[in-house]
Amino acid sequence: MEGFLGVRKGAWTEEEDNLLRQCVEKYGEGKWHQVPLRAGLNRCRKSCRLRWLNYLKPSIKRGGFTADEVDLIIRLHKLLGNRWSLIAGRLPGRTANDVKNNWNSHIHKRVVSCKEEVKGKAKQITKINVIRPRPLTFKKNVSWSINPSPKMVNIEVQLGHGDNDSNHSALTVPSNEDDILLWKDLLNGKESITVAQELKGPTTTFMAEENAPWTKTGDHFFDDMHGCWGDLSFDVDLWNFSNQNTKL
DNA sequence: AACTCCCCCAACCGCGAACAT
DNA sequence: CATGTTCGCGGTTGGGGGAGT
Repeated sequence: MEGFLGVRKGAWTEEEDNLLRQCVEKYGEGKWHQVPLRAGLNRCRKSCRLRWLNYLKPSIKRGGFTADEVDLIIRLHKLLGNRWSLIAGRLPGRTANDVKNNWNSHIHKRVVSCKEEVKGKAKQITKINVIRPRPLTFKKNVSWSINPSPKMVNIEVQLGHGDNDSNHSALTVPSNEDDILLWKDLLNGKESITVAQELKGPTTTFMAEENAPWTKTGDHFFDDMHGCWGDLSFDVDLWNFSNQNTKL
């Protein structure tokens, strides 16, 4: 089977597999546009990449999915939707294509029939609310106000996108139910939330209580002289946040 | 045995994101 | 910033082969 300009398509031969395997072993993974030439293959770069990632890569696990793997796929799909590469990333040795094929031909039918069993004759499948992990940081310039009694500081926290600096630490997953809801609001698109923190001493250091929805992040401090926070920034560990607090 | 149907999975395609110039 | 190139992902297709008749 030959395509435009004689580029081969369709099933791979053993000889082609060997050429591709030798090429990747010699030059490493990546730079796929160079692979057809380097390997001496009459295939397009996409075909080479796919063949390696889905079939030839030594770490790929062969054989049927175990019950544990199926269970994990169902849970992850509920959380992530059709984001096969993310799901496969949590299943060592399984490719996105494997997971997708398995879902479409086996698991999906099982899940649907289970739902129908549970819901009796209800045929409507509820829309999956997907929490999409994406890099988020909190803006440094938070607004704040101080209550004299009780001595509390209210801090407004805002989401930013991608303006990372190196002084972050991961956000501790909250255990308090109200805190979870509050932070979920933020992650679900709310522009800002307000949280309260007790003031500690004259030169206030912003400290986290145990199980608070954040951790102290390095050198941030309340600057009395300038009346502002020195450095206040957080990362949200979205994966663990979702994983631990989303009911599956 | 011959034929049809259907399932499974490897591979392709199109598109958006990321990167390079 | 604009444009071109490459990468990576998800949806879809099609052929091989097993099951059923």
